[in-house]
Amino acid sequence: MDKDFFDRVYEICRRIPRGRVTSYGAIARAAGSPGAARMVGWALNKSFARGQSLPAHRVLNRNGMLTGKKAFGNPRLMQQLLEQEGIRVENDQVVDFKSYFWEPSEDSFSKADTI
DNA sequence: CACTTGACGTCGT
DNA sequence: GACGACGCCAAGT
Repeated sequence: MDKDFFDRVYEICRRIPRGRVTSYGAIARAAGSPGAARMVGWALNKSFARGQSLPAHRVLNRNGMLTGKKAFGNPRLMQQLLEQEGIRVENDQVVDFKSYFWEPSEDSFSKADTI
């Protein structure tokens, strides 16, 4: 865990399975700084600005809302990418967000049936 | 160097 | 359940 918070965010972001989404808080928490969800967005913004291929479109806020769609250059891009993966988006919000939710800890199977 | 903003989250009212 | 305020850490102005 000598890596920086930002590096962890990048790594976790790459681990997000296709067709799944997660939240900034979950990443921040997995990165070791719960509450620093804003930093996750900041890191992703920086990484995206650097041209790194991070599936940042799979990262949403706790409400499942595409809050960072404006940071993709084209506000529609984020929704398009999500829809390409089979995720339905309505009114800048992911449908059944919690069903698609993926936690960085469970990188293998999704047993999110414990709701 | 101090203040403000920013892809958020949690708690209190 | 909606709204407001605080906290988080970093970068920009």
